[in-house]
Amino acid sequence: MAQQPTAERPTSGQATEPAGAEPAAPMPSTEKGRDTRRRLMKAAAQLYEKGYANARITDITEAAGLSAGAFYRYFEDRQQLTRELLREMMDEMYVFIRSPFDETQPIRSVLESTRKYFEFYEAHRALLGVVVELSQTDAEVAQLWDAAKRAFNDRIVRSLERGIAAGQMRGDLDLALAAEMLRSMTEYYAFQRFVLNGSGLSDVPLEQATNAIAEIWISGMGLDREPATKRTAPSGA
Amino acid sequence: MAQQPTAERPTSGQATEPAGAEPAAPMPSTEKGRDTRRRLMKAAAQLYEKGYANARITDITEAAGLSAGAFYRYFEDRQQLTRELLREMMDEMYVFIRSPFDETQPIRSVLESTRKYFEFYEAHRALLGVVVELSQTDAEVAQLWDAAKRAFNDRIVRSLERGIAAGQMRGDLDLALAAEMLRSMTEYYAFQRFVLNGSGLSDVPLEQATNAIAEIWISGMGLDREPATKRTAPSGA
Amino acid sequence: MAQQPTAERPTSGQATEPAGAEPAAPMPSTEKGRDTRRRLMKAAAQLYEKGYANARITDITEAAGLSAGAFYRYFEDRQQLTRELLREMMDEMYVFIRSPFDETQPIRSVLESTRKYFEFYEAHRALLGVVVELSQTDAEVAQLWDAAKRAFNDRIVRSLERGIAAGQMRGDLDLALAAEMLRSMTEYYAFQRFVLNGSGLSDVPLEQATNAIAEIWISGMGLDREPATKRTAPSGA
Amino acid sequence: MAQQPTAERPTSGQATEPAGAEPAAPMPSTEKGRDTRRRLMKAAAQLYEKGYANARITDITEAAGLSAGAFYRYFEDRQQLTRELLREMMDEMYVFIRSPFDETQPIRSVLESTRKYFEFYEAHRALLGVVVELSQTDAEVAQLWDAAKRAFNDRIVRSLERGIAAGQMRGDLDLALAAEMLRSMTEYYAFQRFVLNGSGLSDVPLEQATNAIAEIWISGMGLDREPATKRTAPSGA
DNA sequence: TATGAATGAGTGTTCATTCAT
DNA sequence: GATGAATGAACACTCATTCAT
Repeated sequence: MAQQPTAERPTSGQATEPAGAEPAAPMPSTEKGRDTRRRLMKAAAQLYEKGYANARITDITEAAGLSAGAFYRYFEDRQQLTRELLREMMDEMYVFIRSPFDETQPIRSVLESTRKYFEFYEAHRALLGVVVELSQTDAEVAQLWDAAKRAFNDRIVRSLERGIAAGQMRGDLDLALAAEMLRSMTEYYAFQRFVLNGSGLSDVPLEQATNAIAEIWISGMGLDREPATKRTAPSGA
Repeated sequence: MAQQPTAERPTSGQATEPAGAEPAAPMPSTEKGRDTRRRLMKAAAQLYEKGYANARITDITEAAGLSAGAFYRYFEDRQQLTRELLREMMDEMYVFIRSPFDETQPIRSVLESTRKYFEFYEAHRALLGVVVELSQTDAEVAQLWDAAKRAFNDRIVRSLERGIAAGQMRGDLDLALAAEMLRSMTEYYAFQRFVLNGSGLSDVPLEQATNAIAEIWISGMGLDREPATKRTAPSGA
Repeated sequence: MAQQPTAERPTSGQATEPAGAEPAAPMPSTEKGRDTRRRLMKAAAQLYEKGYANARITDITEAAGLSAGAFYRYFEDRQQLTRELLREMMDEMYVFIRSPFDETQPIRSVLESTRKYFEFYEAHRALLGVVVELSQTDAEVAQLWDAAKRAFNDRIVRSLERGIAAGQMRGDLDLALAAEMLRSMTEYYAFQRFVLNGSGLSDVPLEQATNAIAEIWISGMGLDREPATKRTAPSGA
Repeated sequence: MAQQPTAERPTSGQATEPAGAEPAAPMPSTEKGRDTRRRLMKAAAQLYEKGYANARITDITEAAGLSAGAFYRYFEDRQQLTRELLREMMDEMYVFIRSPFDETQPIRSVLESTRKYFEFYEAHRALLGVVVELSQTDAEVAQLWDAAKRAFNDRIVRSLERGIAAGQMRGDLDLALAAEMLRSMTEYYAFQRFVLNGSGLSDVPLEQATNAIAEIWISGMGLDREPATKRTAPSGA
């Protein structure tokens, strides 16, 4: 019951759409048209740096070097553009972050993933800020995000399950739950650092923070820092 | 008492106004006036449940049973009201969450704090959602929140330092940094669960999640689970 | 036909009153009441320095040390107060400016009158600015002012007629018309100097300007600088 | 050409903005746009007949056959439109009034200028009323007007200086000062007659008033009425 | 007599969206 | 495909005025 990402549809004013399949403006047929469409998305993504709420449609078209009316040849409204932008970004993210988990070097594996995560987050901080800004009020964005997070969680759990199989992990732990928590920690640190410009955080180099995070992952997961197999039986297993 | 969460600490990033004590409309002189003012704040806090952006001023006055113009007798604009609301909430939070840290029962202490935190977060989820929604674009809110988070961090660190003194903590740890991470984890879990209605989270009872979080705190901090026994009987077990 | 001071009644919005005898709020019966009323008028007169349009009723009451509601115990609205203020001022002016015209010393007489006029104008520049500001749109003020100007003209003409009788004035002159023009000159100089802070005027000492004005009066009226009687027949006439 | 009436001359008194070229909404690129802009200005100019304060923005757009929002495509606010209107009018005025000063026929020259002045004033009385209404409170308008008046004064003085060279003028006169006074007289007469509908003035035909004014200019300047005869026959009369 | 809370009509301004060219 | 003029609903905010205390 806790999960209701589609609940909470705003009542008054600028409400969100009924969440059907994106209809309206079809993909432009010409090459030029598709290019213009891209330019609009790019312009929007950049402007979102200053907050979704602060980017008017005319700001977007202007940044794209177009007139106001042009927008509607390509998008129904700003929300459609935004959702598309976010969907794309989340897909990229899922692909980009992937890094093989080497059970023999858990800490190095975690560090690697975390670094990649931060790298992506920083590069896309404008859009990731939008996700947070909109998720409370836009049901579709909330749903998009929910799905993305679950996919991440699942992948993490799958990775870690191999670790369990290898016997390096605390058995008394609800694995999925811990992954959720630790992923939350990482994500929120990135949000605070890259989107909120360090609000509430101590001013340390990113590398140091990354290390601290990795430590907590390791200890939280109950992984040994240098796996038992290696330590006790360098040859065996 | 030394830690005032609302203390004016300069934040990083996009600074703006000097943010002194809100001047504008002074406190109403009559009891009735003060009551009306309260009513407006209460009404706003409730409406914010559906998103800050969706609560118009007339919605607020209407919910408070007043005409539109009345608002401006008490507040300069919606932002002033909101800031005041948030400041108040953060102050309350700081007081409410406090719970003595018993070094002999670290896990129980962490559990207790976490439970209280969640209790408060859930009760004030509308405003806490506003904080997140606004922090990206409203520099004053960002500053308020920054200060509040730092105050929390400091208090946590102070609590834990006693643990260190007693020798129960990993020495190789950057204490403040770890506290920051773990606090982030807890905060974000609450945000996802109470504000985003569980978006991205598995559907477990709150108590179970709280336990998982506490485990991670303990292991992340390098605290022994039952230090008391250890301390009095270093050889035993 | 040129004279239509009561024409031009504004149509939309904040129109003027139907120009009846000031009804409503009667003179307060107590001493204290009358004093408060005075205070309001004084406060208004002062605030009008920054323009009639910029003085809100609450500004006036505040300046008088009263609450907003108090205003309406003493005046129907701001226009009533203003009209009363203007009427009073014009009456004072008429009395204050009076100075005997000595036919044997026309230039000295003109100088004297002009000096007094300027003295009064400067002291009451706030209200005299209001007269100009309102005359275009407030028919009652226009009428008040029209009457005041005519009274002045008449008195000037009467003074000068004695000069004519003494044979010192150009016969080919329409006396009333010339007086009108010269009075206009003086009035407008004062307006520009005291109300518009010298807009469009060269920056000379008031005394010098006064002299220049007197010269023009004298020459414009065709008065000898030292009257013929004195010059040719010091004893006679 | 040296005298630009709109030249940025620092005014005295309550200075405000730098008053550079109005940026804001740029000139519309299409013919239709420019036409609409013109229509708005024309509509405003007409409505100002009933007083600046009584012309709301919707009145203006309505009179121009447009919706309310259209206004802001062309102007920042009513003040910008008004300033532009006034600037334009003052420039036109400066050009229109020009009439060659014939030293051999001073009175005819003065009459001619005065007639033209009145003609222009009457045709633009709505805007000229606005100038007076606003100059007290709008620093930019005050500055505009100040500059325009100075340009006029300067031109008058230059005209008259030729008279001096020919020896027809009172030497004891501060020329610029007298010009200022006489210009004030003429301007104020026009204001009273055309804007205030004759308030305070006797009801004479315009031609008669014009003659009286010219007489005063001539005598005030110390110009002979028929200098030509005098000049060629210095001994005569 | 005075207070100040409350009203509500009025107005300026913004901005997504449509549409003729 | 693109323009930019035009719309109009939405909203914030002001201020004279009323009224219970």
